[in-house]
Amino acid sequence: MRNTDIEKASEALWKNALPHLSVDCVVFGYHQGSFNVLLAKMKGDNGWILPGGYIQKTESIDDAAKRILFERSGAEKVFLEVFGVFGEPNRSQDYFVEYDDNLWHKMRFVTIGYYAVIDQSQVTPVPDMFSDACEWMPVYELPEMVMDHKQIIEKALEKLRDQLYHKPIGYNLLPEIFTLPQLQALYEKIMNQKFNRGNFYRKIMKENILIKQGEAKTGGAHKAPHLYKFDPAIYTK
Amino acid sequence: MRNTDIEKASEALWKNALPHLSVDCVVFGYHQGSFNVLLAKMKGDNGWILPGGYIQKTESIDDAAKRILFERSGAEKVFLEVFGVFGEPNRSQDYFVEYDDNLWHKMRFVTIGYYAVIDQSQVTPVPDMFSDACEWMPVYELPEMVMDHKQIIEKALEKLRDQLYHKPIGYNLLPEIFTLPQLQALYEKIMNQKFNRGNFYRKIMKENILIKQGEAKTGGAHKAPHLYKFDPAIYTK
DNA sequence: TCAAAAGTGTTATAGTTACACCCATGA
DNA sequence: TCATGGGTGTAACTATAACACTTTTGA
Repeated sequence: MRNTDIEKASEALWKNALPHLSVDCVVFGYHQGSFNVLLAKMKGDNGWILPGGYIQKTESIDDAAKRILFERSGAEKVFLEVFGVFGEPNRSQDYFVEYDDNLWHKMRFVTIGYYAVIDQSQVTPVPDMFSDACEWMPVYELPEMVMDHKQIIEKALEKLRDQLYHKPIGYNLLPEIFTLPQLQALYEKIMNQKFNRGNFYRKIMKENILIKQGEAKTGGAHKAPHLYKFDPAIYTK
Repeated sequence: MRNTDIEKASEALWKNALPHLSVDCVVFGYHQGSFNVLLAKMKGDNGWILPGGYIQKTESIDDAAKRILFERSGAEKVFLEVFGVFGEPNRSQDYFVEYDDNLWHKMRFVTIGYYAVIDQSQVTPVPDMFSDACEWMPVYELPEMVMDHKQIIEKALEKLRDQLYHKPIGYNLLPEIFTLPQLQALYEKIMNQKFNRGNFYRKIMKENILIKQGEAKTGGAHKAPHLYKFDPAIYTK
């Protein structure tokens, strides 16, 4: 990255954003049985970082999180919720050491953690000007993370698990139409444990959030599983 | 309040504190069967406000919350935990309208909510330079609150209830030595519902967090209740 | 003797877990 | 015919709620 890039960005940020505050998004994704989190890689650094950004002076924090998520993934209307604040004074002190002291990025930041869930097949991660990569990485095999971003992900995962049966998590992580075995596999990945099939069936059915869509006509070697989608009424709750 | 007071404070804050960030404490207290929250009354305003403050540039947010709580109540070593962030851009726009635009207090603030629990008899609330009162008010009969502080209290109460059986809440709200009926009364106040005595007894005993201290020698008209204190081991968990 | 407190017993109900069984179906 | 999926039965266990009974004790 050329210094002028980041210095130009710095000027704009001083003008338009709230200093000392950042938003980091822990974006969970699911694709072909793999449970992932969206990470970026900073130019000139070995560690991975959460996709994040800053809050415009006139923008609500929720809107900032939405915007940041959209900029990095193109995803809109996804489940997005705040789960924590991380504000140790030294949490980012190792960063941007080689830059001038009045560089925006060098100041102390308190970051607000949002977590989101996304059907990976619907989005294309895009690196921003400071990253040379933006990729899905497996939640249970995280690469080296910078600063306190690993702890932030762990806190987000805790919250995700807390909310799994109370918020429409599956709706955003799966394609619109899915099968019960797919749904169970997703829940097992998130909770990192196996469930009994019969009990899972009853538990989900009792919640009354699925609508049957007929049977799959896959060329599989066995019985085609039923197809379901989520009842649109769950969004309103 | 003389304008010069607040303007002088403003200057110091610009020098030493993180702009745009504040900490508000929802301090729950309990005394003689009454479940309360600590509130301050701003000079020249009718509404009540949560005790709050700002984060020093070199201070962690947790430390700022501790300091603010100590300044307003003298209380130390109490249970204190973050429970939310409140950052709507217009949440404080009605305040300090009559002041100059570069007054510290007039900028947009994102506030970090901490909740604390305190044995009221151990502390003396003290108004700060901007308040002409700092008092315990009953949680279920709150006075008129400014800005979004009523919602902040409600969120804190939710969190308190969530944590009641998982964190040493009672330890901080009751005197060191207490009786089981006192403990039950406290839990009933917090949850705003009655519990069956026998079931409550078994539930608490199963948790194994109380140590018996012998019997009370009160001059009461009936059997003296047993005395308990919390097992010091609960702090380490 | 009465009211408060402590401790225990019991029953009904609800939810969870772990199995097991049977049926359907598509190559 | 066999592997996968759908649907249900059931027994063991746990947790909770509601109520009742007994005993202790201090004035």
